[in-house]
Amino acid sequence: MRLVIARCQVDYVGRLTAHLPMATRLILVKADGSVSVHADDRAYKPLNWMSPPCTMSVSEPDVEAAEALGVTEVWQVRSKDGDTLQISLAEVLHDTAHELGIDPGLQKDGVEAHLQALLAEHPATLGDGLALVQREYLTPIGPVDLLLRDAAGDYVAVEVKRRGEIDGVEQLTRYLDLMNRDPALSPVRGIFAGQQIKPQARTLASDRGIEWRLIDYDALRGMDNADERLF
Amino acid sequence: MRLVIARCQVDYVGRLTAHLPMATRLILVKADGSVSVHADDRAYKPLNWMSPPCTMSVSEPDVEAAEALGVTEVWQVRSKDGDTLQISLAEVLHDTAHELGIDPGLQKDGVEAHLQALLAEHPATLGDGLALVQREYLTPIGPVDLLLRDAAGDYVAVEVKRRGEIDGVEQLTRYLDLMNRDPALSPVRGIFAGQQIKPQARTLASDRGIEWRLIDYDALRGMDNADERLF
DNA sequence: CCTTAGATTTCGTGT
DNA sequence: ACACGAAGTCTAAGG
Repeated sequence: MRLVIARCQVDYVGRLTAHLPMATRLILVKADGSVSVHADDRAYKPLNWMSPPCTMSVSEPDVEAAEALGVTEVWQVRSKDGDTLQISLAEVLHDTAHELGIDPGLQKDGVEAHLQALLAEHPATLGDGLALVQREYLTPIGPVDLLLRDAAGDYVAVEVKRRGEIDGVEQLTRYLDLMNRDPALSPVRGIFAGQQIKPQARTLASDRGIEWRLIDYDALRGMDNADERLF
Repeated sequence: MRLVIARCQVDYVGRLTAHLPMATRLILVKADGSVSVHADDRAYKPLNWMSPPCTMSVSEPDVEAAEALGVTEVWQVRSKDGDTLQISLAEVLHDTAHELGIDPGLQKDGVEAHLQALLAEHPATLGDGLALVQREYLTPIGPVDLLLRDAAGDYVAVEVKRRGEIDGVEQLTRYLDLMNRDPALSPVRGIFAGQQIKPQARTLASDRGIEWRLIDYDALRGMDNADERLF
């Protein structure tokens, strides 16, 4: 990993064209070949970058750039599909490199998957008498998060989101349309479940006869812990 | 901007929980308060980070961490909604700080906006006899990118995407449903336009009687240049 | 302030 | 490889 602090000007031509006037910035060159140009804000997002795979070549500035802007060196970073990131360096204030080695990597504890698993274990949270038939029930247009059956024996398709938005309702609608065409399943009703559900999603769901349920993640986790203590 | 290269272990608790075992990484502390932890890959994406506003405090490690892992210093980064990023430093290989000042910022030349503008200027690209009525025609559920009228005087609603996917078709469908309820507009037909349109989006559009058109951005730009030369 | 739509989205995962 | 869904998405614009 190479860290360069320099006054520089940057020009990107690719999926868009962008220009950064001369200013002092951090240029980060990683072992994977990626190059990113950071200002002292915008959190972790660089002003400009090139994702790997890409190649970097260093060249002399043309006379004009050298005289007008004091450019001493030009980096050309080029990706496979022709995108280019050109960094014109005028004054290098810092330049170091470090061997980091490969990272053992990140261990994540997801939320949506966990939410789905918890609801699969406690389907009655979504309504009295509901019982699990299957998780990730496959339809031709994708998997339904949970397939349940109610006390009357009718099927219930459940879409689980951490944050329920309009797209999720559209998705569940498509599943329901399809499943209700299957005589072996019909009638199938829908439940849209989420930790949060946006107002528009609530309205659209209700308008389409789909129930929506707010899920209390912490309470569900609590039930889970209670179970663990019992056994 | 502070650059630290150190062996460290990281623990994040917030919208998810994540853990990074001890390894050598770059820690980037920006003037905006943000902290990000980078490995030597994953392009510009950090392994872990905290977005501003947040506060950092430095403390001594507990005896256990110091003895077992050689931790010499612990950074606690806390956001206002209770998320915490804890960085346990074991060996600091590099630590420098630089004043960068505020960045003049990025000048972008967008794509989708430009595409919409070009199509507004050359609506016949979408079909013979089509003429522009209005860009960003407002409906109660959002703006239709382009409202056109065909040779017969019927309205045509156009949704423009750089990459057309199923969501875009859903969006246009909602607009069309709504507009066709208005006797002053009905009948309104739809055109889904994009530089690329995914197969599923094509199928869904066709299934709903919505035409789809692939747009040649470069050719449109060429037409634009030709116009400029004429005047 | 909330909501929506776009992003050089990026990043997995499954087919 | 392509396609689709999720992201600690983030971010800017509009009501």
